[in-house]
Amino acid sequence: MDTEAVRSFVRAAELGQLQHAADELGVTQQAVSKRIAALERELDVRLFTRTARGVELTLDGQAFLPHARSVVTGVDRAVAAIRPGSRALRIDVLGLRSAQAVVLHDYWRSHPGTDLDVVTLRVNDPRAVVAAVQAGDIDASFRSVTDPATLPRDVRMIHAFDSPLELLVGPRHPLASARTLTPSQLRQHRIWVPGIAPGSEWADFYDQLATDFDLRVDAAGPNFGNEVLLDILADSADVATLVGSRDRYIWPTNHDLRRIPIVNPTLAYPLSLVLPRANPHPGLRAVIDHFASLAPLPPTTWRPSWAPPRETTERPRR
Amino acid sequence: MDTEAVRSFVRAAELGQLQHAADELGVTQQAVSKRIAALERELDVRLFTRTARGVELTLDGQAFLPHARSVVTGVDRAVAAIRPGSRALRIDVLGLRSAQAVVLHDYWRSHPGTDLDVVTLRVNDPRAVVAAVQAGDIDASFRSVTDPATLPRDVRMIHAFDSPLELLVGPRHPLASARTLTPSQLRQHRIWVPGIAPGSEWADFYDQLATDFDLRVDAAGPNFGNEVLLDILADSADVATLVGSRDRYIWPTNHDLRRIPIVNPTLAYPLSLVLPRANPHPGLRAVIDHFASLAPLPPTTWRPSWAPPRETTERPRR
DNA sequence: CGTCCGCACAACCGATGGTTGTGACTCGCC
DNA sequence: GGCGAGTCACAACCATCGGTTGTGCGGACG
Repeated sequence: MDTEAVRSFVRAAELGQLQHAADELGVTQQAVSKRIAALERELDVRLFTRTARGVELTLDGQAFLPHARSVVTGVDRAVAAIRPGSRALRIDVLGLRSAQAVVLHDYWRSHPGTDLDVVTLRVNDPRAVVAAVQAGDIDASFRSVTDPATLPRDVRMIHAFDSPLELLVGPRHPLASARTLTPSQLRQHRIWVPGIAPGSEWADFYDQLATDFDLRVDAAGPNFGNEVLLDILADSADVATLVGSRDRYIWPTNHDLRRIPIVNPTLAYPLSLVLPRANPHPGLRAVIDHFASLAPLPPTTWRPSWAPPRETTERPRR
Repeated sequence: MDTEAVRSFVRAAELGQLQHAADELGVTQQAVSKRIAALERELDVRLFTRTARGVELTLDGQAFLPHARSVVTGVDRAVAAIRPGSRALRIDVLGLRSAQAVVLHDYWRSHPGTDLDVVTLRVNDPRAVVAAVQAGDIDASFRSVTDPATLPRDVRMIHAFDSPLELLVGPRHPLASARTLTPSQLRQHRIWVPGIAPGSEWADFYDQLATDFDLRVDAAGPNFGNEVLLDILADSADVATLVGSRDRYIWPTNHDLRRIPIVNPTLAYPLSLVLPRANPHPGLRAVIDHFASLAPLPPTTWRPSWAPPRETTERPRR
């Protein structure tokens, strides 16, 4: 099916005349006629009844029209998503089920019509991420750069929002039935967070966490994928892991796992946003504002030493 | 843009190999390669990075993919909407802003994924509507047939739901500030309902209404369109009209018009559904069930004499 | 280092989709 | 009633497209 034919159909249906649609689309009336005829042949129905002063939708045509519109707008959105120059807002996240992506999805649902694309850079090197922001391949990234001194002058990093941690355990774990937990209650339990690259910001985060609260955080070992991790958690009576409260790596139905909030103090992983200093994408402003509207964490919340300062000045005072 | 190319892109992205996508789509690997290349040429971006063991999405490809999926599903839905034989549920309504269409829209929103098409037969003769139902052009129609004896044996008419009436007035009308009204309060006021064909069920409805409550209902005169009616109402200090509470012929912003519910008794127009007696469309059952779930009207509600009996037996007893 | 595997290019060819020119038809007006 | 002005459809023509088969290139892997 040719999307130009669909577009012609939509315009012809709206204008009631092939001629007018043809003028608008910059082709001859005959071309539109053939496009419609081709559509009708492909679909094996008549879409229009031809009259002496134009065309009128048949019942099939009426049924087809809204779907045709959705196809046309879908195509337009698709093109807008990648058109160099003025394209949709494109933000890099670590994974499509991460808290970052979940919050972006929330934003998108509360702002219908926003052309927002969430992508995942297939690189681990923070410098490559910065380069992608610099080059304009992406408009912003949630990857953190631990040493702000390494940032080029034309790229900046700001605090996005804090992601509070929860303990994720299987039903046989001794803490499985707790409603909330304090960090000190985790002391004697093994916490396994696989797939953390040594030297990364996450490794440092868990290092500080283990030191400050005297925890046994085992961040070594390869990551065999979430499925394997979840399987192990579900069966184990002594292994637990930490996840962001907004992460959606698991479904409620899987494995009978429990999420237990951690409080007094809340433990938060500070998520940052890397974006170009000059001419950021115009849609980015609203996304950052959306972060500010998320439920704030308690003032006692623990954060790692390198947590960027949160912006308190720009909060709207309604 | 060729939708088959888009489909190929989606499958190739999902499978990671052009070869597999080609096998699935029943074409050669080269054809898929050319389709993708054509897409890339048309969009002027690279969608895939070619590797030795397949293809991998570029950032642009990642951004494009969800939109491409939506185009493909849109095309599939469009085709399903009109495929002869097993096509989407198609229901005829009087107007796309009528209570009928509004309720169908509600149903559709609460049942995502339903292939439901709302169309408007361009005829006034009820016999033509019945013929369309008989022929299978539409699966059901909200048009009423006043004399059930004229219905062919293989078509039946059932009660759909009752549409309670509201008074629609401009700001200068003496009743404009009432929160609710009883029919007796309307007695001295002129009620104008233009565009009612003599002899139609609507004419009879307003006749009975005027008789039973001693009202001045002026159903004569041509209908110059809703815009004209609304303009007149907005300016007039003595003309009002009646609308269904679910009708959406007006926006809240237009003209500063007020909708005033009528109670003690509530006045209801009974909407019926004409459908084939044998083998109705399978999706119709759920729609009819949805009608039953609408908020019921008070038992004192007034209805015209020909109101079909409401089904009370089939209500689920949960 | 050779083999395998996957994608791209070339050559070919029928189908497609655009154009211009023309015909059939309806409506409205003289 | 006939004629003009409007519509859409059909015919002829032609460039391009989109499919095929055959082949080449290059990375991954044993």
